[in-house]
Amino acid sequence: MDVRTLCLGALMGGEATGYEIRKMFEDGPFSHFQIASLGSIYPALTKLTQDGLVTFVEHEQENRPDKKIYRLTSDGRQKFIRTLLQNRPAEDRYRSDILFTLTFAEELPIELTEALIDEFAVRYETMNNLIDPNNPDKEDCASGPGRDDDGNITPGCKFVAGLGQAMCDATVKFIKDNKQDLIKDLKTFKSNKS
Amino acid sequence: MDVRTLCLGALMGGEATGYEIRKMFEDGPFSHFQIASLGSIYPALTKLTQDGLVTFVEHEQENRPDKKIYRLTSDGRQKFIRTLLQNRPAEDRYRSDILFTLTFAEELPIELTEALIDEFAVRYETMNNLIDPNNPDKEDCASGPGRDDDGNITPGCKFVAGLGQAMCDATVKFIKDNKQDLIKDLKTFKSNKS
DNA sequence: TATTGACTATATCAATTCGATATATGACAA
DNA sequence: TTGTCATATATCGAATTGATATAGTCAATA
Repeated sequence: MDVRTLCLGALMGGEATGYEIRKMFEDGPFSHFQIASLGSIYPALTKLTQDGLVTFVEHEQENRPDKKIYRLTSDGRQKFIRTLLQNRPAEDRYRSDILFTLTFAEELPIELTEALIDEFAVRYETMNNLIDPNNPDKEDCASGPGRDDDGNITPGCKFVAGLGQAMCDATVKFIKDNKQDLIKDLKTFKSNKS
Repeated sequence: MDVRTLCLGALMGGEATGYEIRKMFEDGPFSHFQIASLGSIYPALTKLTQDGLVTFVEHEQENRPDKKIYRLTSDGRQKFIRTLLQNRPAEDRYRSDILFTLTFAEELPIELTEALIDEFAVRYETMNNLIDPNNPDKEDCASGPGRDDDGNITPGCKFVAGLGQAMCDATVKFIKDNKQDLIKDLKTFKSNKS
């Protein structure tokens, strides 16, 4: 799914600036399963404007750079829905430097392996908290994508968040249950080799 | 982690051609948490050769294109280990078009939502089977990365595979447990809106 | 028997995307 | 005062993807 489509999706929840769209992918509701950087968002918005799928209003601000507030056109809305309906979704892809590194655990000092695993667990615990749409840390999520007009979480969003949390829980649990075994295996493996 | 480093990692298990390295990331032991395409692997191998981190032997084959069999130099091996030790691993990133689409479930026909969820579950069940390093479907994995000289799975690889399977299990289980609730929620949500 | 498709193998290239940087300002803390 | 964080847009080089070209073998199938 290209950044143009992602931007259309981001604007389904209402108007936003390019900067705010980035935040949706950085910290916001999409951040756990989609990525888009500013360097691709701004060109995408320009292209979408040219194609008539979004429009923007320029807000001049005192002593601040101008703000372009983007909004879907009805064409844009239609196009987005049609894209979802027509294109078979691509395979999920998961990229983890930590897991790649752990693959070579027998080449690393055991302390580093342990540190990596602990780091991994911490990250997934943190993520679990961040995913929760009801997390009190996120005040600014009362509107925007994944919420209906009354500020309620949409069923789809709730399901996706729950799934993300289940994945995080499973990860953390696996680490808790298997870390010591791995350390032990590594020690015997290393002593066998030498 | 850039493709050059990934290639070094791929060659830690022994010699391989560019094509075989791609297979490690496509179907092989790294495929579930790292991605690299041919278009990036070949230039990476060229660069690594220039830098003296890998060497290759050209095997002429009868009635077949030449085969360049790459192998780590001791510099390359050192460089790889040092890279793992020095660089703090980047954040994991997970990209899922299906989950993104499901975020907009209330805009889609319920049949499509159901189909997407089922598709999702099937993909993760399949992945679970593919991850298993002892899967009898993979005959050609007796050597290569993640195996020691006797063909045994290394502890790191075993841990990573187990973690992957735990994630898959959790995903499939969550879907089984929550699919009907989502459908029900969607129906009430839609009837409330109209 | 002919042809289609799949597999092995290298290589290149346009299009996309990332990550860093530039610009400008306000706020807040060290 | 200096730094750094947040808002906000924009651009650009570098990395990467995904598609395509080339070229041969092999198996299946129409």
